Amino acid sequence: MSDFDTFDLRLFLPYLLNQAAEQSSLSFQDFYKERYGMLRTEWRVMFHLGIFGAMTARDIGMRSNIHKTKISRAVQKLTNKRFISRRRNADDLRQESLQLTASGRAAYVKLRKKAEQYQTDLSAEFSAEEFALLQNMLKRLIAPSGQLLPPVLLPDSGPL
Amino acid sequence: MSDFDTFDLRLFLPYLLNQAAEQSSLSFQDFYKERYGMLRTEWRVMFHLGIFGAMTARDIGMRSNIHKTKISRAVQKLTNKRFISRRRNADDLRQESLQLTASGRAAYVKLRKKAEQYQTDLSAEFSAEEFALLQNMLKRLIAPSGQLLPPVLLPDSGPL
DNA sequence: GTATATTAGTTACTTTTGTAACTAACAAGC
DNA sequence: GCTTGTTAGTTACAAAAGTAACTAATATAC
Repeated sequence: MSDFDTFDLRLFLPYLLNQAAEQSSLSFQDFYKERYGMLRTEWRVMFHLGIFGAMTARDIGMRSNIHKTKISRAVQKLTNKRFISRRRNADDLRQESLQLTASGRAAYVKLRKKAEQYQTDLSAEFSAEEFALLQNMLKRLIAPSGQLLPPVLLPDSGPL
Repeated sequence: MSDFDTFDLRLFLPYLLNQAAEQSSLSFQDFYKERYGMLRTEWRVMFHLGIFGAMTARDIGMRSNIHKTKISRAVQKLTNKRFISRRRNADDLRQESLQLTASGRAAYVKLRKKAEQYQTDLSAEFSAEEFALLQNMLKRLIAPSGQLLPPVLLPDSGPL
């Protein structure tokens, strides 16, 4: 008990990150859960398709670190809800190209607006510089030096 | 499609937080999972008892935002592993005071060292100022203005 | 060509979590 | 006192997530 030190577990980064992540995710969940009956993974899949356009389950997994079984189940549910459509890739029949349907895109656009508003609320407590730095630091934590994802060509229409 | 805007969902804070949290938690999990067969919630309960000394399940729940059923199950498992002991509170028979056993404390001390090392590794990419600011911002996100927890008297022996 | 290894995605099975209902103890109103 | 409401913690049941094994397609080695 004599090896007292100054390390404060209450500031342990995984702990802080978990609490912050849990809290912000749960609050935002209200939007996609109640209105569209989506689960978190479903929203995340939508979000990728909305940003990047058509991609395969594999692509989503590489970008998001969501496990392929979770993606597979989310894709099934989203397909049932007619929010996404799937098309076998003729060049490689194992792959399926996933894409938002019209109603999927409509939901995505609405949720994206909510997300923007939500983030504005979250950021209210910080200066613009602080908030940008927070985002930057989190990105650095996620992609430890070197392990960067290949750059992506966004669809011509831009993020929306 | 004409309502293009500059909001980049890839920088959406709940998303960044989740990815960072998931990644850091999964890496750290190796220590308590393989060596002590603990689950994340179990480690978190240990961690609270290690920092704050004896407390009830309710206290842990208030500080951590872990749901009481999760805490209840973690407490059972930790009791089976003889890492914590429970004692009914004579003043209020509904409550149980939880406390680390000797072997629980030994495990806690070791894990705490690992945590410190792990955090040192994580912080390597940042300047000391940046890292402190990151911790500070996460704390602010977790305790939105006003909703502050009551201060705690740490046991005399300090954090260890 | 054929045999072997790898990859995309799904499914079956198990473990963990979430939700709600429950028990037992306490508190407040009367 | 007694009734009603609340709280600490547990349990039962349902939903979700993790793991491993699987199918079908492609790539590689020979």
